[in-house]
Amino acid sequence: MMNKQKHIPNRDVQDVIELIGGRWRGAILASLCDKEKRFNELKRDLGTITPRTLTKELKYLEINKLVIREVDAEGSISVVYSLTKHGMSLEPLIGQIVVWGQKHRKEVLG
Amino acid sequence: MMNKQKHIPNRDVQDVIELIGGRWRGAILASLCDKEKRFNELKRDLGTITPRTLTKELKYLEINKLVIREVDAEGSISVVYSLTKHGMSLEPLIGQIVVWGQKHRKEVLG
DNA sequence: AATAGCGCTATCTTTTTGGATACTACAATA
DNA sequence: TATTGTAGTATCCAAAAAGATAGCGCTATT
Repeated sequence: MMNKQKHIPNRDVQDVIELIGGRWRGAILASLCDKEKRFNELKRDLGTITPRTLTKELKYLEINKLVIREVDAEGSISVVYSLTKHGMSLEPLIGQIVVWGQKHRKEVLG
Repeated sequence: MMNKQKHIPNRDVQDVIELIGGRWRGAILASLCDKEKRFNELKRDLGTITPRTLTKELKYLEINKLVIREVDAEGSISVVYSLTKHGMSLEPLIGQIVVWGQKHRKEVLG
């Protein structure tokens, strides 16, 4: 055995948690796992988020290649947000977060 | 069908991410997945964390039942931090975070 | 023409987070 | 006895995150 190596590389944990962390990013991604959505649709979905924060977080996620912003300009203006391939690849992870939360929230989160 | 329910309960995502989020909590938990550790051992492991922050985060994790703080006072003073059952149950999740990070960091995190 | 909805932006303030730095009490070691 | 290590605390401060509130240009509806 003699395992002197670090079992888990903390750096990856830190980086990924920064990517999906904060108050809103995980929730936004989870909401987009469901289906692509428009700005105000997301806003309603997330409840108490302010438009300023939603804009900022969506931009962050776009820059980090997890979300796509598309303008469907056919007469009326409509913006659609959806997940990139990378974003979609987070779905099992987010699913597992949800499952863990459902199992443990009563005991851990009070 | 008429499924008006939210497919993924965002609230769980938000709560769990808060629990393991921030700059340090995930990394602390990951480090303790490896094995139980002492205060300064953790500090060295985490590199640039300040003692103030480490204390605070460990307290938070203790309050939220993910970490146990034990004092082994046998002549010399020694404090050991380890994971509770709930904390240990996060291991697969943290493992998946690491795996995702390793797969996607080059493309997403630059 | 007025109103409502969309997709934001702008400004200001509060809250949260976490770093810097110094210091402490105690014990073991040299 | 001086130094080193352990396990923290105490203060202060800067930066980041996020809320409150208002408003804007555009379109569709009534």
